[in-house]
Amino acid sequence: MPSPPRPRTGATGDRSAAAGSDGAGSPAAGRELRARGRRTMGRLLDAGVEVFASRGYHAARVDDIVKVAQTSHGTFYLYFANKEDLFRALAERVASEMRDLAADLPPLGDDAAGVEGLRAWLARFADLYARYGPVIRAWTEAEIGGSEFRRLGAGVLTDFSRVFAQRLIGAAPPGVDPAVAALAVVAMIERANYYVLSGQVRVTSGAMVDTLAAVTHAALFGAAVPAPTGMTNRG
Amino acid sequence: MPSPPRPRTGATGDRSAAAGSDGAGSPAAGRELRARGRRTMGRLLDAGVEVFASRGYHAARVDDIVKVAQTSHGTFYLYFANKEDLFRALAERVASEMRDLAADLPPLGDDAAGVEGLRAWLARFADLYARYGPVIRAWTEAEIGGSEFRRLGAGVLTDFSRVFAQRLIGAAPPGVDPAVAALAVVAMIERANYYVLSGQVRVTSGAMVDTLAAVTHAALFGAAVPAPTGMTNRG
Amino acid sequence: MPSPPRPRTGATGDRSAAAGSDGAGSPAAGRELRARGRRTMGRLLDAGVEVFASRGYHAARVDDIVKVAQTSHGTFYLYFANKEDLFRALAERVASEMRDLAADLPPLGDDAAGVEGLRAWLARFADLYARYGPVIRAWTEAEIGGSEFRRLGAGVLTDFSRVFAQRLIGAAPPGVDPAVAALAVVAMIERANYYVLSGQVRVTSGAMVDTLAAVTHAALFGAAVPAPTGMTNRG
Amino acid sequence: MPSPPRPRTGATGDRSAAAGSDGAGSPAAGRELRARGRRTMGRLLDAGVEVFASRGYHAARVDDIVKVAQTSHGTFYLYFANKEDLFRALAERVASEMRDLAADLPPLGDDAAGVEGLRAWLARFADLYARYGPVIRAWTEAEIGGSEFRRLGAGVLTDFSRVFAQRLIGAAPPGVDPAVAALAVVAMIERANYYVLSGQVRVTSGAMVDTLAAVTHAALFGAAVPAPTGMTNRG
DNA sequence: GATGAATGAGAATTCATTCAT
DNA sequence: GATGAATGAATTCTCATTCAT
Repeated sequence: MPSPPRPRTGATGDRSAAAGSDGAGSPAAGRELRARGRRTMGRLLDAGVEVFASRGYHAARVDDIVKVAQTSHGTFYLYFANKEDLFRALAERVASEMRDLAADLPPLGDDAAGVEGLRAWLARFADLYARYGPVIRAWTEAEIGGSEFRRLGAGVLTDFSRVFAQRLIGAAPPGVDPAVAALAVVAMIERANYYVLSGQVRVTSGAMVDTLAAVTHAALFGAAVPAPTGMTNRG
Repeated sequence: MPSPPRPRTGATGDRSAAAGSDGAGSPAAGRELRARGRRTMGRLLDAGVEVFASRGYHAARVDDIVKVAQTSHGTFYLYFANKEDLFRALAERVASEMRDLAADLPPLGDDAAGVEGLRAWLARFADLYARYGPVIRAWTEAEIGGSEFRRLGAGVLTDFSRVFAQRLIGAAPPGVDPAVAALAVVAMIERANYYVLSGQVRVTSGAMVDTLAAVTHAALFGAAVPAPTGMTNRG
Repeated sequence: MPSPPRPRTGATGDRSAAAGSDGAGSPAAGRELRARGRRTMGRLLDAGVEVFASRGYHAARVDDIVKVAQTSHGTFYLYFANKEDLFRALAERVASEMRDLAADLPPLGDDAAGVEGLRAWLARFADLYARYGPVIRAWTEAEIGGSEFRRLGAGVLTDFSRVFAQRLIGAAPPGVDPAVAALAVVAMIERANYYVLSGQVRVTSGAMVDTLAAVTHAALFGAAVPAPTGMTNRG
Repeated sequence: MPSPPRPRTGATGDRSAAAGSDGAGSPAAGRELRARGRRTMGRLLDAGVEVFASRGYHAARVDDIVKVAQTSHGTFYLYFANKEDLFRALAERVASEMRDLAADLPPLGDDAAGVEGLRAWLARFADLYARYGPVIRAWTEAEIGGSEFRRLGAGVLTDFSRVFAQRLIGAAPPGVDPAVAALAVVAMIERANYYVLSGQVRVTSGAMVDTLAAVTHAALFGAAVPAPTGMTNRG
């Protein structure tokens, strides 16, 4: 009878499944959840993603979340201490998946296989971003002021930077700090996905993934490798 | 190279000009402002930058702004219809300066002069970002939902992308759309500056500028050019 | 003949029916109200009548209404979008009752029965006015500017005028438009009741009813009929 | 060098002249006004009539009045202590003219000359109402609560009622109190003019005057007298 | 487990009135 | 005499959170 405190399900892949599993709300943390309770909590988490997406973190009202989740106001507080608590549950899940993804960055050799591996990895990143983008964006908002989310976000950022920095060691030209260059690459990947997702630019996710692979590779090895035939614009 | 004058001063310096011409708030739009009025309005705009910086757009209360500007609640509404109106005034000013900067992107030849020109330009970008970063960050927040700021932001983004795309034509490897690659580069530049400014990473602005120049150049011309001696880490 | 039940009771009596069907306030419009909710809403409506009576529409603060209804500020907005919304609910109820009353105007033959029928009807009008006078008075205030209430008020006025005009056809002397004469009669009835209710004049409601019956009859048939013995001054 | 305290110009007839003369605002009461000052004050009074007309008493802001009068906020308080003070000045002027008019009510014999005299008098009433209607309407609003205007209004009402009651003595049928009947007649005259002026009904002022004359005469003498040829619908 | 109702602190906004020039 | 600017008390309205059923 495991009472799961802060599960960290890991890279689940499927949202509905992930959300369905209990993402740890404070009030619910101690309690054991039956099937019905888990479903309600899942609905609330999913609703959170949706509402944070459309209104942003601060503008999101508990009322909105509750309406989307088709449940009552009171029920919300049965599972989460407040809006921040729900956000934390989401953020931790995202952070966890992000770190898992970071750990999976392939070797990135200076050959076609390397490019392809990078591209595949970027595609996974794009998927993750598409799924949790709203949370990630809200992150930036929530970060302001409060330090808890800031730390969590900085941790994820550091993880990504570190793995890229490792690939850059030796490859980066003299005078360029691999750590800083890695940071720049991560910045590019994150923000480019944001541009695509926010609909501010008219580019498909596939085209952006291909381009990010090419540019990142160029940044790493000093020479752009053309995308293999048939890979362009799958998005 | 002088380190960028910090927000307050910078904003104040521009303001008298800006407020006199474009960025006036709605209620003040119709009226002629005397010296005293212009000063008050300027204080409010500066206070806006400061408060948006520390609390973000949504969390910022008119009361905070008023306190920082050392004026009364009622006075605020003498110059701006509401918080959004003040933000609009700021955003328009930033957008305008951003576009001016975009128009100034140098030719970027594949030589030391090209890299140096790019680096100088990126330094200017970093300065601008340091001055108006809060507004730019808040932009992302304010964008959610409302379409007005979204359009303004998209316009600036498009301007930047366009100038970079022009430099990429011919240089970009086959299979990479210059427009998309330019977008990726802009994403990198913007977000990297954000990382630095938000204090999430321990990197100086100078180091980041140098790195961005190197990486961007590599992305453009397929080969990383080492940073000239003595240029690293000025920030 | 029983003296008219006084405002609070009357309004309360009607309310449960009214609130359940037509006059619901906007925010509550979509929701199903349980017993408790209906009671609270009723208290707010009654409080509205009372406060509009003592302070008039514009001077009435939501705070006053809430205090009288013995509920909280937030609760008010659970049931009504704002003061106007509550007023609308009341105005619609009044308009509806007014129109019902208009439809009930008896034939008014040129005999004692006719006068008596008219007097009874005027007594009902006076009762209605006593109960909802505050709302009716506020109506005039609220009318200014906004067209919604104006239309509602004009509709009621038209209804009353029409029924009186019908009674006047044939009876009105040549050269007098029955429609206009009817309007004059309605004006008299309305305003006279207002004078009585507002306490500006020292006349009982009963005396005014008798007089209005006599004068109206004279206007209709060209000859005043004396009030039957014992009918005068029941006020 | 007469410093005119509370002039009471009497039945001036022409608004611009009336408003131009100093209607006595508290702060200005003690001071002597030069030509310029009198003009400014006049503009403020006229603006008051206009604004009270369009927004009603309570909703009228000093700001509106000042804008219409094309003067500044500060100037207003040079002439009037506050909005109420300006309203008092207007109300007193209206009350004064009203009482003058009441005193002029002709004998009203039961013949053609009587009807014609009544009609002429009603036409004057209509003119007065057209000119000061806004003030009279606002009166009702302002009356609520405060007793000062109430008393003033009641006084005017009493004056009108008294003169009509005098004409009714002897004419009124047994069982009808002349004082009450007079009140009813006054109510009719006042409210009918309001209906016409507020635009709630599509009747010309002239038609209403004719009708009021006929109905009032019928109420007085128990028989409707046809309107003389050619008199109908002058408005 | 769930929910409708209630609450009240907090934020936005308005506007009469005062003041310095 | 006139005016632009400033002020802050008064009000409206929102929304996170608690409670009784």
